[in-house]
Amino acid sequence: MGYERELLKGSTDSLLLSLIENKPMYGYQLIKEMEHRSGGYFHFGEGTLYPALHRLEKEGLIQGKWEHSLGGQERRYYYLTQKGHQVLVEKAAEWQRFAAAVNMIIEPISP
Amino acid sequence: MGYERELLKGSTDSLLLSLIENKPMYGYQLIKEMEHRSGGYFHFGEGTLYPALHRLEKEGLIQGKWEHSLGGQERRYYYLTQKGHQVLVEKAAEWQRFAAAVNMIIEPISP
DNA sequence: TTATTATACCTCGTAATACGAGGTATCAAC
DNA sequence: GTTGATACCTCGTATTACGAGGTATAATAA
Repeated sequence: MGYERELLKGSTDSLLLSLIENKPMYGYQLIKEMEHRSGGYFHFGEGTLYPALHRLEKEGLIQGKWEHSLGGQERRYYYLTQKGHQVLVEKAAEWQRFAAAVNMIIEPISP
Repeated sequence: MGYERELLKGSTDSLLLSLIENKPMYGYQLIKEMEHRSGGYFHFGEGTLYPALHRLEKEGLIQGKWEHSLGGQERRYYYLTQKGHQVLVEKAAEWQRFAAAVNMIIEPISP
């Protein structure tokens, strides 16, 4: 498949920020949650996810904290920052404009 | 801005194929038409458009023909091929699935 | 006449990024 | 004690949008 590989570009950040805003999560959890919330459509590879999280943290949109799980491995939980919230609002609005513009062209209302 | 630069990746082909299916067009015309049909949202740079057209032609989705305009410069008109039509149908469907999946995450119906 | 603007095509280099492949470590189940 | 799930990470490759640069024609303005 890989059908949506290029489509995904530009939406990854919005998707991750949205999930994290809803609830602070760690990487592995984000992959599962992304899959679940999209009805199985999205499956983020780890090679996509982790670099993306590091990028978002570097930009100050999320903040990671190592936390212990009961008798388990350490997990890095990510929290949305205030800046991250602002950027998400902008990105979500931009997504809506973009999607509307695409729909104007690929499925015009009046032929 | 350049806000939708990365968003555009993966949609360019669908957008171009859609316009060409509607009516065979030449490059410069596609830029203007894209802008018009999207309510001014999209503005394809020539560095984006021409390589994309060459790519689509190489893949056999469109076919270009040099045609004379009255007392003007030669224009390369692009026509959608049968294969191009098939691919467009698939890509348009994929776009709908993708957009639906994104919306499930960035604007969930039941919070 | 000359300069500018619009049309019309093209190429090259850069930047961004999704992803596969590879690597490490823990813990439960079989 | 080996497999599978969890949980993290990095590197190289491929793709592609775009700016900047280049060429040429025709109409309009100075």
